[in-house]
Amino acid sequence: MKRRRTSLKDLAVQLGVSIATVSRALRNSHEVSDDMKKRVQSLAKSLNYKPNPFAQSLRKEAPRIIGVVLPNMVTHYYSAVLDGIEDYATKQGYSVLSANSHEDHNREESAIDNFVSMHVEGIIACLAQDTVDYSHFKELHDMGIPLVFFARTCLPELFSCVVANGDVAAQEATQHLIDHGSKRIAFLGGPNHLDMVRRRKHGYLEALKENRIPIDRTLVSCGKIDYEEAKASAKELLRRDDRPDAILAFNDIITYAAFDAIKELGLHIPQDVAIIGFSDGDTSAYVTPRLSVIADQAHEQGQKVCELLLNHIAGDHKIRKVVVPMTLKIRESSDKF
Amino acid sequence: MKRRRTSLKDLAVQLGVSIATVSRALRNSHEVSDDMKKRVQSLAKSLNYKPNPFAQSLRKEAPRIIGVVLPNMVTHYYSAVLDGIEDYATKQGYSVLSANSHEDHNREESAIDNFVSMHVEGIIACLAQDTVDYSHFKELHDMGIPLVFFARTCLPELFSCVVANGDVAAQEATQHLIDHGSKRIAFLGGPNHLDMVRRRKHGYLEALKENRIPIDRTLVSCGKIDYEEAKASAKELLRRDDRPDAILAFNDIITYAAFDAIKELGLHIPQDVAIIGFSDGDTSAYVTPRLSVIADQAHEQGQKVCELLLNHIAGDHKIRKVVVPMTLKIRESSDKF
DNA sequence: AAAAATTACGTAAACGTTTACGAAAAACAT
DNA sequence: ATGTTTTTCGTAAACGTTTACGTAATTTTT
Repeated sequence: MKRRRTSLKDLAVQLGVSIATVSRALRNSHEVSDDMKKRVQSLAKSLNYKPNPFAQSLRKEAPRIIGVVLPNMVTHYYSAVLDGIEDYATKQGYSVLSANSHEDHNREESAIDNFVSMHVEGIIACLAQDTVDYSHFKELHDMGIPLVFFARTCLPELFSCVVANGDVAAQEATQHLIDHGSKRIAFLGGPNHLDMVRRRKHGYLEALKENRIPIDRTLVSCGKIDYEEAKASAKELLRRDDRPDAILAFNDIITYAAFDAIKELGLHIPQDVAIIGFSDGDTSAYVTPRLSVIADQAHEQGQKVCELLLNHIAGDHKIRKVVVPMTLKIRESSDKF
Repeated sequence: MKRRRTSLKDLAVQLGVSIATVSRALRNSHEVSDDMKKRVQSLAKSLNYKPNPFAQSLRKEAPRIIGVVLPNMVTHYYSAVLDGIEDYATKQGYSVLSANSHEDHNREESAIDNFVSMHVEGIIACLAQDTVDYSHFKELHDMGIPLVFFARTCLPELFSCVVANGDVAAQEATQHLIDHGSKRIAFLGGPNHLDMVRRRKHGYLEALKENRIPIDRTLVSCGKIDYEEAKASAKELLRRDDRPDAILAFNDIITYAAFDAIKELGLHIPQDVAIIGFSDGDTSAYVTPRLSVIADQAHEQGQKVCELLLNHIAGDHKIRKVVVPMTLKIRESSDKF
């Protein structure tokens, strides 16, 4: 029942040649005659020969596997990035191992550990929310294992990364809110140490400055990325006498939390308070009112980050920082006129 | 720079014993003295020894890797199932390779192929929409590679599977719609050959029968799972004079498509037409009106299917069919009173 | 025509494990 | 004291590849 896979030896025996010749013929070595190559390759095809990646990577470190660590797998953004990675990887003949850090530093570290012991050729990572110690990544660099970050990055002098231009997107979105009459715009962000948060906040602040709008630090809230927590702080903000008339929200979770908070307080979108969120799920277009969003092009980001990684694996040692554009999609939730 | 990993030989040399002894000591063999075990294990720990899984699986087929093929990775249901699988797998020391069939039979087949050549210990799959030829799965069975299906299944005599009790859930949901005054309930399904579709449709029809409501076949629409297509057929249904006053929708995509169609036609939910969808994304609770759903408990399904697979890998040969319950969450979109 | 280079293959070692087999020493039984 | 079992370790083969090295046979150069 349990039949063995065909190996080089099987081919060699059937053709009456040595294993080495078969191996070379399949790798198109110049050290084997064209006639022999044809015989070997045709037999290999008819016997459905597939090289054993374990034997291969026992010799040389090339199992054609990469690892991906995500802070979670359920959020649309991450699953879409993973989807993009997987697309590019399979196109290049790579397989992808995925792991979930659950936004936890320890689990992130053990996921990396596991990847190392799996001898992956490279790793793609998005930092867990509470990761502030980067030594496990530094070790990867010392071991010569290529790593590329996306979205949440660190150690920019050591690793390439792919980030969205959240700053200009945030600036555009804020400008749009201002153009549509908003005077007091709040920014609901995530953990302050994430540069993704800082970048977006920066764009938000820039827009305010350019329009000579005084900056009110109490309108900037940077907490954990957690639905209930975000909802609570949104409510707190909205209950104030000088409540904001617009909200720029850092991501899906926070956007919907704010969305929910606004409705529960009986306020109207966009009349009482406009809202634009960073998000890209399909559902943002189906909710009422339809949500204006800054779309992250997650799938493209995934493809790009995978491309970078595979280039590094192929020998490119130049550290690159790729910025992919985000696009502002104006819909009902921010359109007061 | 690129330092080598510590191997059994390294440990053996440092301790002045043979490789075999080291190997046995680490596997807690009775063939080695307790004293020696301690010495080996402590050195292994201090040198951060990790067995090379490639060398291991070159000897015996146990790289502790499983493969997962999904029809897509972006839909909440699938990413949540994958998340559940990943959770259970890592807890048991397994890594998971994921692949995306993109609902395409050929890509599904080559994903399986790749898994086989990767020597995965087992495979979890959810059929692509257009897969009707199951020979590639049969081959897996012949090769003795464990496989477990979820959601969309086939060859029930060969493989275990995890399915949701969509039939009773659909029946409950339909009953709820009837109880709330709906007379003409439409069912928007997916491809008819998927048993998941059939099961849910069956529950829907059962509820109608039980309530002696005549069955109108024109209210049952089973097409491709595609947003635009579903939206078009929903519109067509809703433009009729005898339009339905309630819709039971097969999944996320179709639910939101119908949701969108209803709104575009200027109809009101739930007054003009109530709607309940099979879905479990967070957003279903945030849209207006809040969507009544049949929640699939995707994460639990993922854990369960992984548990089944690992049991098979461990030697359990009994084919099992596990039915996990779905829960009806009534919210605004179906609550006419 | 002899010397040199090239072509086309085989041999064997290596990667890091696991394990059947063997063997010496210790413990036990008679 | 001898025979038997048990304990504890080493030797070596095997898994499927890749590749340095060797070596005939052929071709090219002088």
